Amino acid sequence: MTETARRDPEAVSKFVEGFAAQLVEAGMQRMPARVFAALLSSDSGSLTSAELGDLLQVSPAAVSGAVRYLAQQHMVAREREPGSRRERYRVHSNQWYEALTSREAVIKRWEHALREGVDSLGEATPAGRRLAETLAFFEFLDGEIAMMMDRWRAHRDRVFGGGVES
Amino acid sequence: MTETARRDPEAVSKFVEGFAAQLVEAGMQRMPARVFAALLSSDSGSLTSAELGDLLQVSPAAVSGAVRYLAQQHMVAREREPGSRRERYRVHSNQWYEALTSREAVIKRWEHALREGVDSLGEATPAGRRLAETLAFFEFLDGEIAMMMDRWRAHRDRVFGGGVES
DNA sequence: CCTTAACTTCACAAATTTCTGAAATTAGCG
DNA sequence: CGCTAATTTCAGAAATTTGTGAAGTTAAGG
Repeated sequence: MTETARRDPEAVSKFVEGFAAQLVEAGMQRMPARVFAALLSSDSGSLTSAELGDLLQVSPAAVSGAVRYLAQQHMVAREREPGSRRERYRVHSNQWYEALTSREAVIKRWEHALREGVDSLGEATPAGRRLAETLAFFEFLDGEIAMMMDRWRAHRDRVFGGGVES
Repeated sequence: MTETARRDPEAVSKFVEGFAAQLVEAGMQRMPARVFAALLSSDSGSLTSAELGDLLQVSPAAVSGAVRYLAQQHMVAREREPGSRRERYRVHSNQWYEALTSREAVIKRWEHALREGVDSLGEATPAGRRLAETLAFFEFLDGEIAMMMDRWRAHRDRVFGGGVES
């Protein structure tokens, strides 16, 4: 074939907005969600600030804020294009859902709050026991998630072949 | 001892607000988070609308909205107090984190959105492959979570003894 | 060094969300 | 059946969040 099917900008946009909407529903802020969806649906897996602004019809300021948030969450990486002051933002498709599932920081903070609750309400009280059980659940989760991700990587390599990049 | 340590309302409130804040940070709306934390920290595991309003210093309307949301998410159950038109809202400590982890509806919608993306961008494109991999990850998650929760229940029965209620 | 492209920060306007008071609805109980 | 306690719904006020334009900062390239 002389030409692979050209990307239909409208189809892409439809996916971007649809997927972003689901992320928003799950608690993510709108702009980070849109930026993230845009990156996910790009062929190279990375876009510049200008491209994002253009694609999503938003100001550079909005892109900047969204990217800062996503980078903090380890959902995108920033990389400097050598020989230019342009920056690219990239989803490492492996990495992002690892960030999503581990959420270490979140779980740790929950555990901390629960531990304080157990202490201040007393281990012997019904409420204290309930909190302790909840805490035990998150501690259990912590360990399980790590093992699960190991299994996922194995499964992934089997299905997608070890070699896929980005 | 003639008297178990009396609940210190201030300590309780401190836990409620602290834990609620963490839930908010993770994407939950403020009022449902506060109501939920209050229920978690109650000895009986259940409170009436009036008790909640009093405890959290909010209007009945606010309680009503929060409870509706929590019930939809299967994080609390409503139960009618027999012989009264008063309603109690309860956390089944087992059930709530099961609701939290399964999030079936959420995952299903993500999967749906991703499937559409794969279709419209094309399986053969780099972006399509990335979405397909992400989709595969969620499908994998689905199955893993069920098994993990089985292991949790076993672990829980071992540690907390099978008998704890509510 | 100076110029200038690229990104970030900041103050503010706009949009959205959240909570309230009040009216409407529901369902026990006499 | 009406009376009334309990909850829900709804319109709107208040607070918060979000995105913009413009000024500020950084660093590549001459």
